Amino acid sequence: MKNIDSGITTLYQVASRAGVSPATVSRFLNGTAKVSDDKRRTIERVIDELNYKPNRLAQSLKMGSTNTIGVLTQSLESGYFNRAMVGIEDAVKASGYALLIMSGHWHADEEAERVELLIGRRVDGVAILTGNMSDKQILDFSRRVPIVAFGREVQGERTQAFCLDNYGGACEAVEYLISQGHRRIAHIAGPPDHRDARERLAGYNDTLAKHGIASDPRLVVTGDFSESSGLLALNSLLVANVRFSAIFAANDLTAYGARLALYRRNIRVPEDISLVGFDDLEGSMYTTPPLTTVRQPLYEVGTGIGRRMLAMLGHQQPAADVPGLSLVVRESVRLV
Amino acid sequence: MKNIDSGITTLYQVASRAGVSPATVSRFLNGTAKVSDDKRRTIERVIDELNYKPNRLAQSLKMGSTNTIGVLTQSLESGYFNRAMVGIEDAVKASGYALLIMSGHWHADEEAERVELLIGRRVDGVAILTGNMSDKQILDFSRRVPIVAFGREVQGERTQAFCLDNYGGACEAVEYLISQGHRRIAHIAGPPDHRDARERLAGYNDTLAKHGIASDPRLVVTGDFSESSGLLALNSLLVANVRFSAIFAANDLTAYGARLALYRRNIRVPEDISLVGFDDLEGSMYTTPPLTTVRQPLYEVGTGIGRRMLAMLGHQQPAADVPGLSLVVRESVRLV
DNA sequence: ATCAATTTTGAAAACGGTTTCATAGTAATT
DNA sequence: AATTACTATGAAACCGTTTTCAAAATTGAT
Repeated sequence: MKNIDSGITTLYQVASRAGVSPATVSRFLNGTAKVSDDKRRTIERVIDELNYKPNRLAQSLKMGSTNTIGVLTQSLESGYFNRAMVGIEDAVKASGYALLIMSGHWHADEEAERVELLIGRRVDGVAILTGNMSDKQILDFSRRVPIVAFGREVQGERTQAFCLDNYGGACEAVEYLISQGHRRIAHIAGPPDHRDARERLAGYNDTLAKHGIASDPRLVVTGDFSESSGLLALNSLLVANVRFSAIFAANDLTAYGARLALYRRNIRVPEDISLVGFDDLEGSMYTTPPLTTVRQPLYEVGTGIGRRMLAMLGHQQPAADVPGLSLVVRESVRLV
Repeated sequence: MKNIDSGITTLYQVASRAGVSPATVSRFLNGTAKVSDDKRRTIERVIDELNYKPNRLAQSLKMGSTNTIGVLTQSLESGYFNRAMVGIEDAVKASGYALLIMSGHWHADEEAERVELLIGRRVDGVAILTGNMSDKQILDFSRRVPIVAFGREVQGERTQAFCLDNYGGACEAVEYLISQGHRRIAHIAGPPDHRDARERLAGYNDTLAKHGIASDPRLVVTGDFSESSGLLALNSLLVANVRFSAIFAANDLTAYGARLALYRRNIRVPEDISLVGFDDLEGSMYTTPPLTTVRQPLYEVGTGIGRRMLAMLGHQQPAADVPGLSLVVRESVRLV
């Protein structure tokens, strides 16, 4: 005998109480076939009485799809990634997908392990937000599950990826600084093993060169994208006693740290030193002064990821174009 | 015929290739019974060859538990909630649980809908981070799934909840301000329908009263916990032309907004006006000046939630005590 | 050797749904 | 009225595991 009373109502219980077969109830629920009016009514009533809710697990097992998209982020706490996350969620919610989120903490092994877990839970697709896994690993995974990755360049049969133009964004930032009359521009770089960081550094260097400004190696000091590293970096810059009138920070967090270092020494922004960041985090509108920075359209990145994923999963989808980076001018840069 | 080739390897395939029954393979995998050495070896080999990974869905269906904890947060973007989230994750990860996160956006109906979805996906438990659902709704849900809630007071057979002492925290903040010589203290309150906001307001009022400071209704203006509302609130305070030397903001975000409003008018912090916040978000250490604020031990709240949940799910767990609120003194308050 | 006690193993049922396939019932056609 | 063409329904198989139950194999004791 199947499915006697077990606390939670099952389709069988509904069926037997309504005096029909499970098949009929299933058909009614999914609209896969017409069921006669009287039966339909009793079924509806019984479902209501018993407060029946289908077991998604059983459905998934049978149908071979969980209506879940796995997301590999790097940190649950990152305002950067989480903005993209809500984009993803908004994009896929209407299609009934839920997100299973795991974080890899920028560690290739951990990332692979998490993706393995996601696949073990039979997610229908995996969204990867940057990270340190190798392209090969991603391609390997993509034989088991469709993947869309952001901040990566890998392409494959079941792998889509796209990046934003970090190089161009950095160029734009430095261009702007130069247009405001700055010539001695420091750069607090991100971790050298980070693709985006390298591109931003390259943009910085090339733009200086383009304007015939000799690059001074003492002006670039490398951080790790964190506030504290920005603070440290700026301190070392300051004690080195090398002149500069502006700072281009590899990201907003670093800029915040730099800002504090300046505050500590009573150096005003932008009157004494100009500052531009990268990312345009939520908070950057409310720093003092509000931070001029390169905006990453993270929400749109998220919806872009979501839409590409839906398309891969066979849903009709409008094209998923993601806008580019753009400088948002606020008040942390001064015209010299 | 069952489970012929379908891309992903199943237990049956392993079994038949190893020349044993599925039962034996299962027993080997779970260690539920001894299997002879030679069979064990072939099974191991075949599993390796076929790169077999058990289907968690099937396991869950059979075992009646998904090893997943549903989390109802209010916003995927909130630094506040997400700090707790990593606490939860850290606490339950070792026991093999994953988190299924959904957000309710402070809307009771949406929250209920999300919890319904979580239950539909048969999560083993649901963690609720504050929100606007009624206690009754929570208790109703708890008949279907164990619940632990933060920022709520509901208790029940399968419902645990705990709060932090927002009232006490607010008292401490205002006490401190008074101890520094401030008498005219403004308060930017949170939304009146928000429990925490009300408690903080009460703490503010009572502490003033306790020190014989007449409360001036013009000094409290209500916001909604957002930066922009802090900015607005302070502007209205400023145009009202009422004197005050310090501001107690209902949360850090509001304080950031207030800070910017002051900056706009060239009012210095803390020289001209002192400012204290509530929450101690990540960023508060890097505002200018670094913000004096009431620290919420959100990470520990998260581990507390996680541990309580594990305990409810029958895991041996160390006691899950969560530390209280504490004032962290930084540089945004001046001794007058 | 024989028999009892113990291990190791496999067949089959179950978890809660969906779907194929066959059948009973109805409606349409001649 | 008899034959044909649909429609609505149910029985049973299946998704990929775990587990019960009983049989088979092994071990130990006599």
